[in-house]
Amino acid sequence: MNTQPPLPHPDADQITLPTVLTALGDQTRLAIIGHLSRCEGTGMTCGQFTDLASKTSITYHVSKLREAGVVNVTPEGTRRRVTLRRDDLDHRFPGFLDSIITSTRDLHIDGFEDEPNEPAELSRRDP
Amino acid sequence: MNTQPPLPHPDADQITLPTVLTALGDQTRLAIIGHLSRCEGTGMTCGQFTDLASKTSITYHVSKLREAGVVNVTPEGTRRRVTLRRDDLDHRFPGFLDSIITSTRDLHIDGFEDEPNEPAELSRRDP
DNA sequence: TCCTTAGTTCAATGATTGTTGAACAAATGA
DNA sequence: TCATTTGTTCAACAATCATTGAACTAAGGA
Repeated sequence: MNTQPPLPHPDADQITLPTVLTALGDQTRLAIIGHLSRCEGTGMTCGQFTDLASKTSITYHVSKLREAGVVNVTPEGTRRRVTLRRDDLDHRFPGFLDSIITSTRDLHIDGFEDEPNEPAELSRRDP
Repeated sequence: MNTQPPLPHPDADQITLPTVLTALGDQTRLAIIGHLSRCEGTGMTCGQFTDLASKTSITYHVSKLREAGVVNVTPEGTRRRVTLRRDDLDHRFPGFLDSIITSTRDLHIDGFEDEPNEPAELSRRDP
């Protein structure tokens, strides 16, 4: 039903380069971006990052990314859907995000990576 | 006569994205890069950055940039010539440096530039 | 209704930052 | 030789960072 209060996000024109760079200058957060870049349509939930750090830490890092304007976070039931702010970032800093993603891929800074390809599916509450 | 011991720099292949991003995630260091981008041929000396911060601070920030592999620093007499490691960065992270420089320019994050513009809202101790 | 899932809040903690000032060193120039 | 220029080192400090564990809330499913 999505009747949840939205979380605060900076407007596109309030996103600043130093803040974005600071947000990305961290292993864990860069890994989150790497994950997200493979699910640009759907996004991911916080729970899908718990291989990178503890639940509490993920909350912290995702907030940092949200406050910097790098990701969008929207409540969905008990979950938070996290997506890259691709358009805003491309508009503000042309070429930047792609160069980051490409480099992150090449260097596989990522958490795991070619992990038999979890098909981006959410919920997995198997029997 | 340049018989000075060189300062330690990482090899091109030792430059990592998180480190570079951390190095650039700072107002002062981003401003240094902005300055340097306008003198890519010659480079600049530390003394030319003292409008951005104190001498001691500049030493600190330039070291950060050097250790991250963003700039090259070579002693010349009593001075240090600082240059962007353009080729190494372009090779490692294609498009990255240019996107940073372009964005830094557009947003004039820079130190001074078109003077008449007080840096946003810093102190206003008028007479 | 009760239980589970998904995530947040909070206080505590140790580590890392960025700044300062005083003292220093090394090359240059008079 | 002596002073100046240019930059470094060091200890100290406040501020911010990233992590932890315990307690918590809110939504959904049985």
